Amino acid sequence: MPELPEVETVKRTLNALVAGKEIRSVTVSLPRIVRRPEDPLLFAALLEGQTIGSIERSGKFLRFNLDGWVIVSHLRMEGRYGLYDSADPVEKHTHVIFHFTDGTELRYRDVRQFGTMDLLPSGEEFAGAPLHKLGLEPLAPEFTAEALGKKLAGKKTRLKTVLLNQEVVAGIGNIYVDETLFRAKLHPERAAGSLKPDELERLHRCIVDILTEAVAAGGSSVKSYVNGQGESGSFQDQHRIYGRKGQPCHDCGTPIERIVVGGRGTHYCPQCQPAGQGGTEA
DNA sequence: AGAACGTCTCGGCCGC
DNA sequence: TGCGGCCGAGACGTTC
Repeated sequence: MPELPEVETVKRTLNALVAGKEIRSVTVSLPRIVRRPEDPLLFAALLEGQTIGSIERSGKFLRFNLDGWVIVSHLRMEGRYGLYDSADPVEKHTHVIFHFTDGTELRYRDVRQFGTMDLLPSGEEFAGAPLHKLGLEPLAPEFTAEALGKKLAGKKTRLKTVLLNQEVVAGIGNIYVDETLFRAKLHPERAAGSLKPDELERLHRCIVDILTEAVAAGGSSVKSYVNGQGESGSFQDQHRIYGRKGQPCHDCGTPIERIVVGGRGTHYCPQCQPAGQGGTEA
């Protein structure tokens, strides 16, 4: 579920809810969620007495800054955080609970059990997995058309696949890549290195605009996403292409097509996003 | 029944 | 031959 706009929204809501709280204890009921340290009991022991400072985001990862440690958390498809009172009944699929000294607790739930947490020493969180290979932050000043162009240069891989690669741009997922390519009027199977300068400029601008608009709308709730306060986003109401197979294109009325690119369901308008001469050829 | 908003690994193919 | 680039399939639980 969560791509950059959703994770950014979770980050903001969690900062308002749990920053400054002290961890009394931690319960890990599904060890596979915790990747590092390997022993979930050690994970819990290291976190006892730690206070949550700020919560930040890198790509689709959340970073919980503690006193001497950082929890790097990835929600994958369906992970979600919520603040509860310790007396609240524990819902199904709750895998990790951070009990605070004030009687509240931050709970991590994840129906598909794909999410991960890595506990890393402060200051070393970017030195190794999972953050060290992340690509450009699309909402940071470093993200320019020129920087994006360097990442795409020479690549024969299809444009959509490259944009989903977190080592190229960090935070774009299947919804926003489709929306971005539709607005930029680029075919998802174009060779990534084949973009002309004006196309590259357009792509860059659409990535920034779509993500910015989606953050402003609190993200997209297609299936299960809610933020740290249990609220849905509303950007799904502004989707022009994702999930609209067979429906008329917003701009030209042509039925939207759905194909599979890199194993991912892909929506596009065959009229507005022509393959161009050579299609996937460079 | 098939697909799901995310990675990650494996094996195979292609071209230098 | 060897290696990197690239691709698709399959895997990871569960839900609808």
